[in-house]
Amino acid sequence: MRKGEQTREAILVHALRLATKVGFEGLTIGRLADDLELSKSGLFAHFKSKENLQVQVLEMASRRFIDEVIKPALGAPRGERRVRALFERWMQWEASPSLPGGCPFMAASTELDDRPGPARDFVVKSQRDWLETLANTARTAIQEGDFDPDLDCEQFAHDLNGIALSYSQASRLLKDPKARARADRAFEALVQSARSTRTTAGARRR
Amino acid sequence: MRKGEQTREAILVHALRLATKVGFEGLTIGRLADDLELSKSGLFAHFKSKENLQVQVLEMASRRFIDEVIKPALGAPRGERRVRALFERWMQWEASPSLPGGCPFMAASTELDDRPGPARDFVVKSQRDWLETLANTARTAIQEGDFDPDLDCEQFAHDLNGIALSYSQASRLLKDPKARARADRAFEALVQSARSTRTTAGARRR
DNA sequence: GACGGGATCGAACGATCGTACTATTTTTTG
DNA sequence: CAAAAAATAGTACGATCGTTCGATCCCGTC
Repeated sequence: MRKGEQTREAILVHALRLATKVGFEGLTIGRLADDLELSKSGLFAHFKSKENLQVQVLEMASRRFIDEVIKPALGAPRGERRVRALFERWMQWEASPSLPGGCPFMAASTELDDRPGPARDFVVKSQRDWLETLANTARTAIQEGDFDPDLDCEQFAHDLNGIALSYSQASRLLKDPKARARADRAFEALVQSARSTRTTAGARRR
Repeated sequence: MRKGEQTREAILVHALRLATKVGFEGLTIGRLADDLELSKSGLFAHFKSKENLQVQVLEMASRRFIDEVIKPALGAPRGERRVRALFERWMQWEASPSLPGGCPFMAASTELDDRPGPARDFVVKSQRDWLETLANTARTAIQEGDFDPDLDCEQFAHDLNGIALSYSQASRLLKDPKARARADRAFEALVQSARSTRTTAGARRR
């Protein structure tokens, strides 16, 4: 019983790597079996279907994201510093060597947005949770007096997400060496305007 | 000879629609032939390969983007108003009924970023051109006195791209009814800070 | 109205897909 | 160590993939 869990884990690790490069539809049982030197049917037995495999890969990605991004950032003190910690970890996650094709959720977002099913459902839930985490962290920054009480925290989360998406495209697709610097600059501008909504963009107010 | 062009065009129109929903790898000759009531081989004969089909679909998308977004925006007066026109047309493009799955370039960006080949090359070139167009438009806004001369126009283009990417994810994946409002608000904040770099985020300076 | 060339079709190819079955091996348990 | 259970392998299935090839159709030109 324990051996099964072990190889299942190994399969998922490799499948996640592969999915970041070839997408979730491009994930193929035969390819996985070849890479891991298992038989197609032996591998398949661990998951009742390909859809199930996709979901389990996404679940592993989610666990890893929580472990590598969210939990460590909670070690930072409440307020703006925690927002910064989240952003920093997020950027590192995008460039993680164990995710050679970039963030699996960004890939899944565009790949699955028109394909209903449990995989899509999980991605939607994960993304909602993440945006909520970002917004909540901004809220604590308000409580700590770092951010303006009039800040729209959901908007802040939305804008931050845009920075990460643009960074991902610039670095992955365009191979722009300035991508990270661009992301940092956009982040600083966003934080700056969150500090005092009043004096900068009136439109960013709640 | 003219009949061929005609059906080839019809194939590409439908293929583009389909690609926005199922992706560019999901584009399948058989599926296309079924939908258009053609034989697989008859359809295939118009393109020497699937890769060629993908590239031609992307080329059609590019032509349409120029016709529906860039050219009309050039009708607006130089300066901030032209930037606004570009943004407005861009938002409409994302929601165009002829692109039921959203902007094909955003889908292709994440789908092809790890798959070398002419399709990826074309997407890279298109994206670079588009960012350059955005930056150049911001530059004319400086010349017109609408934007701060210290504005980093490439950064402006990068940030604007992030707004559109975040909008796309919010509306397509999350079905967030506030997606457009969020995009508008982010856009207004960005334009506001572009007007006077000095008084808002020092980090946004060149 | 025959002709020639481009457009379309039908059939077939090898490969690979996800999945289902039945064996066989390996591991865990009593 | 034997029995039970779990993990893996083997083989095969129908479907579909991209692609090839030769035949047929359609249509504008002499």
